[in-house]
Amino acid sequence: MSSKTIKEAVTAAGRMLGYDKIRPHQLQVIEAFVKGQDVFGILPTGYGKSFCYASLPAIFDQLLGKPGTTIVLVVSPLTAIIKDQVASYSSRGISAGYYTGDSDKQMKDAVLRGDYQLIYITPELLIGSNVCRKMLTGEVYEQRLKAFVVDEAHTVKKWGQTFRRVMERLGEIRSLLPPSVRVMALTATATNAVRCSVTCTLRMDKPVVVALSSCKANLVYNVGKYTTVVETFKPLLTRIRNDRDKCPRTIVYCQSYNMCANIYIYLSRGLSCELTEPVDAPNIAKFRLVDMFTSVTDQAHKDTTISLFTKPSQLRVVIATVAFGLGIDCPDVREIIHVGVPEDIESYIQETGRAGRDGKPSLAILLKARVYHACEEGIKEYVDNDCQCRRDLLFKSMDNYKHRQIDSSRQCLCCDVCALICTCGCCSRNLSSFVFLG
DNA sequence: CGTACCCGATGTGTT
Repeated sequence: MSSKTIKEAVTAAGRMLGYDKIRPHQLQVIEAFVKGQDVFGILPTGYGKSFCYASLPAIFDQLLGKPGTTIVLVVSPLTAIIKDQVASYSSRGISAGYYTGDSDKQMKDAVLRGDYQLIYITPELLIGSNVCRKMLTGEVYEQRLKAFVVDEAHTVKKWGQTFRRVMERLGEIRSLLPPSVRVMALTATATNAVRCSVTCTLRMDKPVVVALSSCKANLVYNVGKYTTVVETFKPLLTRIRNDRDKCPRTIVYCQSYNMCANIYIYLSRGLSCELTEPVDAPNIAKFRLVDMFTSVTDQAHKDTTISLFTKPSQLRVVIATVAFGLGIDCPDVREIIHVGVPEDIESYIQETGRAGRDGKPSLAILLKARVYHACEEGIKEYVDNDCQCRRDLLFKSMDNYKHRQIDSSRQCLCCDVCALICTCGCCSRNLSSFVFLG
């Protein structure tokens, strides 16, 4: 199969899905995969990762000359993401469905019959359901399944080794499928070590690695101290009071429910009837300037909060645990504040990467708290460091990172350590627009 | 510390 024909098929699939330009790394992933290799893709959020697999039904259909036959199976760890993707691709004319605890019998039967070409499934059902195993070894899938995709592949290690052990068993699927069905693993953030671990767990065979660094030049990294709720968050309270729904969008990540609640209570009591915009509006999510998001937040409120924060709305500040994580894609988050040290470098990169999606200067500040939770050595080194570039420390173990070469007159826009040698003469002016540095 | 899924038990409200 020539590269030219593959490229044509990719372009045609792109047109079908509403992408006019295929990006070089998307093409690399797809091309290697279609040529019969396993592929590990590390592409930053917003790059168009999902096109790498959503295009496959159309591409294989074309190359094999059998329209409407190719089936692509995608394992994804979150049902919320699955539903979003299925809705999004269905609306663009792709035959997409899901097999999860939420799918009704009708949809499950359709999946089993092979009615959909793009199928999302949870790890639990893929591994645990006998019906599902029979489906994979049955005649329909034996002939038509062309791709096995694992999305958010870093969770295979992160979660598989702790609270979602079945994710560590996803490699079993390989033995049920013909060897010609290749595996594609995709994520936005993985260290070399995590990539190797996941490669092994999924029984991938010498995968082609396509990696783009998720390092963003518009993020300024900073480390500070957390003292008390009042002392730390008074500037934010003042800013919300003054700027109201023009206050920069901010996520405050906490390491516990209690810390979330304390900060939320401080801000909501401090604002009182000004918590809502307009002032004195009913105290419900859609009017709030500040809200809170943890795993015990009920599902309807979670959905509302994500939707408000993802679109233009009054909501400026979300106080959250890591539950406010995968699937949050908001263009204009200006500041990510961590109260306490996150679990590891990759989590920190992923969480801070939610700021500055629009390319505008944004701040990631980590406030060291007195209590250290269980966290990896690398992130401890990061917070205790006071002489190396923070960006270098974060990204040195990731694929494709090159030190950010910027002239010494703009170092204050890299991190607080680099700022020490900055000669721009206007550091404080550059940085004072940020609430937590102002 | 806190991250999710699934499924069956129990309860609530509608035809």
